[in-house]
Amino acid sequence: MKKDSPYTIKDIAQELGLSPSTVSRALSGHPHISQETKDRVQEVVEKSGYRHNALASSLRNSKSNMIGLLVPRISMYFQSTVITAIQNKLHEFGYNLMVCQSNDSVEMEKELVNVLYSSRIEGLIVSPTLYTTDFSHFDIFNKSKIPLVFYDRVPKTHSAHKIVGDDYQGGYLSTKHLIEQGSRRIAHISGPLSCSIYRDRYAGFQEAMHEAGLEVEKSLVHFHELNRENALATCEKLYALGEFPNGVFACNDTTAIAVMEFAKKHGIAIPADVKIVGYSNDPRAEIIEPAITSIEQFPYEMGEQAADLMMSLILEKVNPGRNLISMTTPIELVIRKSSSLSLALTT
Amino acid sequence: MKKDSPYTIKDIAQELGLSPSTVSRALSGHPHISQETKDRVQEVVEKSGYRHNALASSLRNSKSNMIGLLVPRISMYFQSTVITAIQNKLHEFGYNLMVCQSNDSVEMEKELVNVLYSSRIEGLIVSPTLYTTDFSHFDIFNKSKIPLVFYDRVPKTHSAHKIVGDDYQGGYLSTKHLIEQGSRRIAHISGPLSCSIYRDRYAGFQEAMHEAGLEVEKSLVHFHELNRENALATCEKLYALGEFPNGVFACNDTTAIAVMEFAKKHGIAIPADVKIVGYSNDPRAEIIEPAITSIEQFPYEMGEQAADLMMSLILEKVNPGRNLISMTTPIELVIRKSSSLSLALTT
DNA sequence: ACGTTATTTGCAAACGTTTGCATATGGTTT
DNA sequence: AAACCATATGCAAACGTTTGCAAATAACGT
Repeated sequence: MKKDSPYTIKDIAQELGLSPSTVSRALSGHPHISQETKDRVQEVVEKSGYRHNALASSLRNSKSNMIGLLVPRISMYFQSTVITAIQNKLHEFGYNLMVCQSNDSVEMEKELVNVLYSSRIEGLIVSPTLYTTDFSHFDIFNKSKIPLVFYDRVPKTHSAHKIVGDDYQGGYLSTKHLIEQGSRRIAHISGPLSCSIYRDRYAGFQEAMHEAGLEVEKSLVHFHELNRENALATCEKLYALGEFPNGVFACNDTTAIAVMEFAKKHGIAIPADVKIVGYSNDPRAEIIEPAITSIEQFPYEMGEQAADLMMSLILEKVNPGRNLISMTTPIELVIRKSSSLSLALTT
Repeated sequence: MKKDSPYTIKDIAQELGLSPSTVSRALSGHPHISQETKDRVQEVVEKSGYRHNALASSLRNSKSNMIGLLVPRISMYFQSTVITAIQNKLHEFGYNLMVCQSNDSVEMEKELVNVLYSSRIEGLIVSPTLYTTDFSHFDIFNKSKIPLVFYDRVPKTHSAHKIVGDDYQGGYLSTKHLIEQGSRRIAHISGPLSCSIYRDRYAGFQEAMHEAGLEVEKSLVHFHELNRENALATCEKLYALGEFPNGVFACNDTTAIAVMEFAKKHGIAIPADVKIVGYSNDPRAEIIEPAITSIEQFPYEMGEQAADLMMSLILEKVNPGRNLISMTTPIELVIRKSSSLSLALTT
């Protein structure tokens, strides 16, 4: 028969005249339990709707099989792809994922770190907010020897395990490409420099400029949150300079799209008058007309790597995180019409 | 001093010469504990790096503060937006989210249902796979009186709490719009009819056609997974009919985009020769040229509603789910150039 | 001075599972 | 017939927290 509320191992034991230990072992397939007993237990389990209590089990084993994930925003293309990969990979290892989002608020991030900390997650995977410069709220994880992996946006000074895209190279290649295509006055629209990825891309940008003997004009470089409104405002400023830049390296595709919108509205031809490169290879970059040259970051692979690293940190009792791992996943410049006159003409 | 491994309430108690009960109460702000004691406890907590054990707490209270979410794919635009909303809303109530994805595999879905079931989630929010027609694996939740909310794709026969978009209306309005714009031979490209949303959209499509006295040509109606490859293949079939339809109602924007790609390639003018409507109002719909008319589903609002419903089911001890709740969130037809000759000409 | 009440703390059991050790049974070996 | 092994099961403690109840102390009124 079926009890209404919680049906436990004890109940099963009682019903079968066994001890809870035997039932527990039967359920976990312990070799010392006779097949007959296992069958009987299984039968009762099925008809009673017994619900294994993972909480109790986790408590007893101090093993929650849960990984925490803390991201700025779930719904951004890059992030959601990474999450997809992480979830798939963790599932292979029998781990579950608890997902939190900071909405790019440092306050929220701090709060969630504590929530996750006390939730007994076995590891934490993080992409911090745009404004996280002080990473000390993550220290509790290091202190407690709980694996902590940063990805994408990562602490520069703070030592930790990191999975990053090659943002320096991304910035460098984008800019070099623009220069090769003939751009000279190149604008750079990027995110807050408090964030590692934007610092690196900026550095790559500068390097390519210097290498080509070009000057980085202060008035062409802008840092702010990369949404459409901000991007359009920046375009206004650039436009007000008298002459619009003939190249734009935008640090995400939303911004690149906004620049394109602005250019079209003002009769600036793309790529003839201005060449544009975005970042992240958002699905929109490919289908807009002209298609936008962008940097592919391989977010799925990045997510897989983060999950793999996390699992090896957890499973590897041998080398318990004595040496810090830092992986850089390569990027790829995907050249499209927005920056290439020859491509634009062939169609 | 700081112990290396788990520092518990008992340790704090011992260090202060108190009992664990007192420490526990001090931590939870119980009114019968003196301020002095609370301060002393707080001090030790901070310097010891004490980690509250939510597992033990949950076990004792049989309250995990965790909600499960089971979706086909995290990274689809619609889904990731819903998840964002759900996560934000649940956080307001102090609940956490455990996210799983079925990758549209029924097998995986069944497995994950069991995993979630034993994880002691207090409620489950689900958008099932495309192919889930038998919903009996969700019954354990009903049996155990654990709130279960379906959204978007929902069981038709199976009684349950549901949050759905108004797919019938979406299908009806899209089709009516195409007809109003002059389309007569209208193709319908949709997903598997095993899935509620596609059945409803198809019904709306048929209704609008009948209302206008138009015939639904079998050869113009196609059902399959809605990705680019399948859509292009369907386009080939339509093209092979001799005359391409002059209207296409596609059940997602990926498909609409593929149709557009095909039309462009074959010199079929949009919207002059063929008018196209998509579904979901994906960010790409707005920026492609010509922009695609689509159905806005308000995924964020949908997610909030799902979370709100879940919370009221959990908190409301009063009416413990005796009556089933079914909410339909309105949709909105967003008219753009892909279906409107007048709009296309003004630019 | 004594009963009454308010305040603060402690005891011990409970949540459901797991596991080392001990035990029981039957069968095999010398 | 004694000693031994293999197999199957049970006992009881433990994981860390919470909470009803009891108890200790202090404060108060009559």
